[in-house]
This record gives sequence, C-alpha cells and structure tokens, in this order.
Amino acid sequence: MKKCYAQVIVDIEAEELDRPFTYRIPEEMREDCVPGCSVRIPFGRNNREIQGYVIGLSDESTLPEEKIKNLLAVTAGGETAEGRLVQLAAWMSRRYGSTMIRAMKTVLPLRKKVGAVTERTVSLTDPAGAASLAETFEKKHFVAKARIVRALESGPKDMRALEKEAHVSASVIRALAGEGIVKISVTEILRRVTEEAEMCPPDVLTDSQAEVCEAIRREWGDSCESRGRALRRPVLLQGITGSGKTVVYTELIADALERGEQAIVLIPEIALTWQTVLRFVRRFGDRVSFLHSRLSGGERYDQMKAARSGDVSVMVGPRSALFTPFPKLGLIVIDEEHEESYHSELMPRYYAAEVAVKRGEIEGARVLFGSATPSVRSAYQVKTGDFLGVSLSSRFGGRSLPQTSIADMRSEMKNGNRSILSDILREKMESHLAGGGQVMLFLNRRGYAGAVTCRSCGYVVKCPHCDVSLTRHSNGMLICHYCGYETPELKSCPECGSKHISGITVGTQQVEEIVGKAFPAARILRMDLDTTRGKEGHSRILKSFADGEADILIGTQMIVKGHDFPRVTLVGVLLADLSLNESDYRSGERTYQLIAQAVGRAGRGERPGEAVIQTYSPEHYAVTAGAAQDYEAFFREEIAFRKLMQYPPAGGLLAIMGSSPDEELLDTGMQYIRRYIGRIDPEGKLMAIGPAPASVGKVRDQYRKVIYVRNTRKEQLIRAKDMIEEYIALNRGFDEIHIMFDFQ
DNA sequence: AGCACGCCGACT
DNA sequence: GTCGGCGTGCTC
Repeated sequence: MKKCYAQVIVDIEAEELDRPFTYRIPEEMREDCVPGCSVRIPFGRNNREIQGYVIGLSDESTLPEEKIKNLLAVTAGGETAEGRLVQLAAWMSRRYGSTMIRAMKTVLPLRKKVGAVTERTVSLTDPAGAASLAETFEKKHFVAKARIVRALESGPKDMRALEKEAHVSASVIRALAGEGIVKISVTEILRRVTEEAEMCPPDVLTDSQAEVCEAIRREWGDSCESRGRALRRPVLLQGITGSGKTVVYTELIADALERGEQAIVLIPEIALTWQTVLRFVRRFGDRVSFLHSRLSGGERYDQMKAARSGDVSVMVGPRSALFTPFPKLGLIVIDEEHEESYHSELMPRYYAAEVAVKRGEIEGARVLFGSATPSVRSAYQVKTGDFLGVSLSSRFGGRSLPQTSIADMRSEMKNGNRSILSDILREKMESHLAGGGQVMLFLNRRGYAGAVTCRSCGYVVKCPHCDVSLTRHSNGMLICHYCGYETPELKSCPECGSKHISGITVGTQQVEEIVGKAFPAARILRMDLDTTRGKEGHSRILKSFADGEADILIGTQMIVKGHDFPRVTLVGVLLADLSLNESDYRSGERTYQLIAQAVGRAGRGERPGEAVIQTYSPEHYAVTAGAAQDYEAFFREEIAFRKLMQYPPAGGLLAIMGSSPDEELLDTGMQYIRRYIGRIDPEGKLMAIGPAPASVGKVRDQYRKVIYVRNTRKEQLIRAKDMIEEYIALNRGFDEIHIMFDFQ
C-alpha cells in the first residue's frame, strides 16, 4: 500500500509542539516525500504556513480523517542548517537503527526549557512617568497593564518573575511592548572566554607542519580555487604527542574562516583539554565558542543559536558539538580521534567520526581526524584509500622519543620478586629521583574486572571459539561474552601448572603503599577516583605535580591524557597488558594506545625520557609496538587478526542487544531471533553467534543478552537488521523485550 | 509561539 | 447591547 500520511515535526520552538503531527501527502508529492525532507504545512486555526520536517511515513492514521490537513509542498531540505541536520538524522536513524524521533533529538538543539535560566528582562521605557501612567490605566480599568507598570516602578524585572508578581500572562506584557511602554531585552548569557585570554598571533610553522598543511590543502584543492563542492576525502593526521597537531588544525580553521565558512572542533573532554581550547580562543578570539557538559539546556541552546546567526564561527566541544547548525560548515576536526568518548552510549548509538564523514558529505565540508594512535578503523580507511593519511613525524623542538625497556614480570616472579615493582623499574626510579627528575607510575586498570590470568607464566584463559578472554562470574563459571561458551573455574594453570591463577586485584592505593615503603624519602601523589572527588579535584593534583610539589605521581588512565609535565623523565607502566584481557575484539587496540600514550609522557622537557613497561606478555605485538611507539608495526599485526576473525573494520559486526526483566522470556525471544536469522540466511553467510549474556548480564534488574552477526559486507547486515526489526514488530512476544541494534 | 475564543466589566 | 482587555486552550 502507498504511504499516504507523513509524521511531521513543526519548526516552532515550544515544548508543547515538540511532537509529531500527521499530515496527508497529496498524490503528486508522494515520490519526493521521504523521512528527513522538509515540508511546508498549514498550522493552527488560521492555517498559517510554516516549515516542518518529515520524520516518518505511514499507511494509516488513528486520527479522524477530517482533522488531518494536506501538505502544501515538499522541499529538498538542504537550504537551511536545520534541513541538512534533519537529513543527517534520517541517515543516522537508518545506520544505527534508532527511531527518527530519537535521531532528531540528538541532532537538533533541544528546545528551550520552561523556567530554566533567566533570559528576558522587562523594563519601562519611561520610568519617570510610571505613576501617572499607572493611574491612567487604572482609570480606564486596564487592571493587568496597571499592575505591570506598578510592578516595574521599582526597576526592571525578569519576565517570568513579573508574570507571577503581577498575575498577568505573557500576552499582556507583549501587548505593552507593542505599544512601546515597556521593553523586553534578552540578556546575553553566552559565556565569553576571550576576556580571560590574550590574543596571540599565528604560530610560526615548523617545516614538517607547513608540509602537512600543504599536503592537506592540495588534497582538498584549496590552493586552486576551482574545485567547487566536489567530494573531498577525509584526512587522517597522525602525529605523536608534542608534534603540533593543534597548529595544523588552527591553520586549516583559518583557511575555512577566510572562505567565509565555519568550523567544528571535536575534543574528547573539555576539562582535560582546556589548554587546547584556550589556544583556539587565543587565535580566533570571540569567534570561538565552546560547549561542555556543565551547560544547561538553555545555555546550550543559546550557543547553537549564536552559531546559526553567525555570531560565532568556530565551535569547540565534545561529540554533541558535531551538530552545531552553522550556515556554511567548511571544516570538521576530530582531535584524538581514537578516544572512546566519541562513541555514544545512548540511542542512536552513533560513532562521531563516522557521522562527521556523513555530515561532511551533506554539507560539502572537509573532515580532518587527528591522533597519535589512530583507531584501527581510521587507519584501515587510509589503507583502502577512503581517507588520505598524513603524518607529523618529528617531535616539537627535535626532542627524541623516550628510551623504553620491557620488564618481563614472569621472570621477575621466577627470580623471587613477587612485588608489583620489577627490579629494573626500581633501579631506574632510584637513579631518576636522585637526578632530580619526576616519575609517573601508570596503573592500567582496564580489563580489571573478571579476566583470569596466571601470575607465573602470564597465561590468560581464553574462549576456544572467539579468541577473547573469558570473564569470571560470581557463580564460579568462566563465560565468553561473544558466544556464550562456559567452563568451570580453573584450579591450576593449564600451561605451567602453577596455582597462582586468579583474577588480578591491584589498586592505586596498594601501589602507593608499596612505593612509599621502597622510597621513604620521595613525596608521592596518588590520583584516582577517591582522591579526585570534589570540585577541580584532579586539576589541583595535576597542577601541584606540575609545580614540582611531588616526586612521584601514581594514577590510572586519567594521568596519561593530554597533560604536559616537562620535568617527568621516567614513566612506569604497571600491568601494561591487563587491557589485553578484556573480552572485546578491540583489547589489543586499547592496550597499544594506553602504552603508547603513557610512554609519550616521558621526556617532554629538556631532559631525555625513559619508560619501563611491566608485562606478562612481553612478546605481544601491542606491547612491543607500544613500547617502540611503532604504529605501523602494531597496525600490521592487528589488521591481520581482524581480517582472520572478520572483526571490524575488516568485516561488519552487528550486535543485537536484548533486555528484559524476565530472563526466560528474554532467552526465548533472543533464541527466536537467532532462528529467524538462520531462516533469512539459509547459506549461513551471516555468521551469527549467541545469544550470550551481555558483558554486564543484569542491570537494574533488567537481564541483557546479545547476538552478534558478522559479515564482510555492511549492506547485508543493514538488510538483516531491517528484516529482524519487521519480524519483531509483527510478533507480540517481543512486547516485553527491549531490542537495540549496534553496528560496529 | 501565536492565535481565536469566550468571559466579563464598562461605557455610548 | 457591544466594545475591548484578559486568560485559556489548542494546534495534525
């Protein structure tokens, strides 16, 4: 049957209207009317013509036929920033399998909240004549107007406060404003950082920075004017920490501004990269604005409005800043592209890097990724030629990479050293501390939960089918989260027979105690969730360490990100390979990134740095390549593994995640889906595994199970997803089960 | 948000 | 009667 009704979101900023309205699609518009397009619609009693966006189509409607109006016209929707964002939302809802409404809410700036921040103030145009004015109103029995004037005699008032105080509705105040008796002024609540920051002239580029800029401009055809809105390849800029990626971003942003275009810069976490933000502000002044998690809904909304109106041209922020509605977006930069925070955990579970490429396509904007340790997925895109890869090789100021040594904890154990510090790390700490250098000890806590390893030989208990490590559950069973394989807990190591096989349990606190005993004279700072609680907790610790108030800093992930400590000469990575044990196909990638980042912290000042990596798997490529900061070597091994196992990016992976308070119901439902996949794919081309318990099997009394479907071709997976969705919609048995799809 | 509808006191 | 301010409710 022909789809003849459209669900339309109305382009009016009011909470009560933030829901779909049904319109009839005239015969001649049925072809053009697709989700994501914009339409002209009659709205309200007077049928005034306004803009709307189609979020879905349907064959029938529950509304009485006479209530439904016809669409007036269908337009492409690419003319306004909103129209293009709605197109993007339509793509996202297809790509990530969410509803269109969810995608729209992600993409469009949220509507202003009622009673949120004080924004409008009302004042009298002629305060002196207030008393007589009020009297004339009272004589005419204009009670509401008189009350307003009386209330304003004492001075300007906030609009909402005035409404309450004078017991009037907004319409009366607006009427008075229309007569010119009061003035409604919108208060500027945009936060400006410019005043705090001195403006700086453009950086002087090093040779290698200038070269990289030129290569990128050549690729995008920005040096010769004539390439128009052709599709431009995204660029992956690889540069080790300290090589000056930010300088390159700044240059290319300047290019965009010069063309009269705007730019978006995504950063992982504003608190951790405040320095980077300040650099943009120093260069571009009040043309820069930024988003962060502390902003209220209203403030966020105002930022977006400032972007649309052209008050700002550069938006810096976390992944949500990707949806800034600029009139002519010219460049999207994603800094530290490999960071986890670019994956959304809410529906739609989008991946910012991927959405950025799509937005670039829709807007005709250039896309630039930057990272010291690119995600395997982006590096793969460079290999296939979808991205251009460029790299900044030399470290700023010609400083050399740290010297690294790998400490094999298995032989330490054999030699009778059961401590968490290897002999070599202890020796190096002694000499560096004696030489006046600072030491950072990085405790890798990733994969801490559940993985079972042998302390003698480093053996990790893995699933025989999936090549990921098993997780220990409270019932004493070891379970694979990919295929559901189960085996009872081991009493001794199958490799060497040692009894020291268990989950590893070490915290920063224990490390602090041990280090304190070994180095009684050293001043030690510890940084983890316990010590950083409270306002500005962690920047305070980092600052005091940077100021030289301590000799040793001990911490988890948070100490290796983004901070510059020029006096650190030695970095120790404890339990470097712990993250290898995560039951996830990306564990090697995470391990490499953590090690490479930690090693990169050493020797950022004048003196050369050293790093010691303690590990149970000294021969693993993620460890050796991480120690050498050799991305190429890591990537070669990793991509071979992914290809062999058909994991992304070599193959597509679709996770079908089900949750329900009823475990049995959930299990039958997921089994049905599994069987249905078998039916639509009799040849077994879709490699489905599961259902298995999700990595966290139960959250707030909701049981969770997952089915993985793998295939080299993404389109196959999208098709399968669509069919499964239909199947679920048709079967009442799924009413009590919540199903989510996640493409990787 | 913005508009019409209807209530109600006041005035030709 | 009817004029006009003022609050309410609805928008496919």
